[in-house]
Amino acid sequence: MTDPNDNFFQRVYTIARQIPYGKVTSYGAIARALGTGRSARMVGWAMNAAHNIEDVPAHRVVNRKGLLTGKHHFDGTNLMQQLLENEGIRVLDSQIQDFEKHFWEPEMDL
DNA sequence: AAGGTGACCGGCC
DNA sequence: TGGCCGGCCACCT
Repeated sequence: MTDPNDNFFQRVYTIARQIPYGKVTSYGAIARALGTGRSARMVGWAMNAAHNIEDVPAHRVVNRKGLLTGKHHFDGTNLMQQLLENEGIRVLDSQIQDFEKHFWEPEMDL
């Protein structure tokens, strides 16, 4: 039965929810934490479904370049950027400044 | 059941 | 960092 809570999505959400305030991570990092490292695309796809879930701060998840690639899927175009700046993260034109400094690696705490 | 898609990543120039 | 190409895996029609 096609449960809306598929383990794969839940897995991604669990990691995303663990992202601390003022921190960001990349899809690949989450994918690796899941053990699927090579399918980072699935992480992004899972985030697409995360749109329905408020517990998932998708705005803290960006690509490995620190570019807000997914901001297009947000309500507004600059909403994602605003959220990050609101957390103290410097964002310039959808590009996170000092990305490495704000980068947070998801730990498989499960 | 098969094909196409995608909020990516890594390698190479 | 920037552009191009291939790989990768789950979801949708």
